[in-house]
Amino acid sequence: MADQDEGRGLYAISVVADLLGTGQQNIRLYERRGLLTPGRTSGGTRQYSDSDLAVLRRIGELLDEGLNLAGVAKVLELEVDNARLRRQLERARARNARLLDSYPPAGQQE
DNA sequence: CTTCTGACA
DNA sequence: TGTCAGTA
Repeated sequence: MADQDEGRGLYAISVVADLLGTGQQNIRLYERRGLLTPGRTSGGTRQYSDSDLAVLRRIGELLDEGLNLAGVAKVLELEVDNARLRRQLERARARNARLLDSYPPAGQQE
């Protein structure tokens, strides 16, 4: 039923800052540096989804490990690419499995 | 809630 | 450079 968990809940920046234990200003800076792109209401208020929250947690981990914002942006980009490649690999494996199950084809004897 | 500016280690 | 406080 769920295509993808792309954020069931939406949070304001004050809630997110509370949840992460950081300042609202930092979260806005991450967005300015291209680390994430939360949704906006028609009035311009940021709306953070659950996936945005997951990204923000990653940012906190990477910063604790000593990376700067530029490094964090690079890692995040590589991680989304990696996830996309993994999904592609899984689809390819499933396709190969179907091919093997239907082998050999009927009436293919000499 | 938003943006911007400045100070700190 | 990233974080935080104050402002409009």
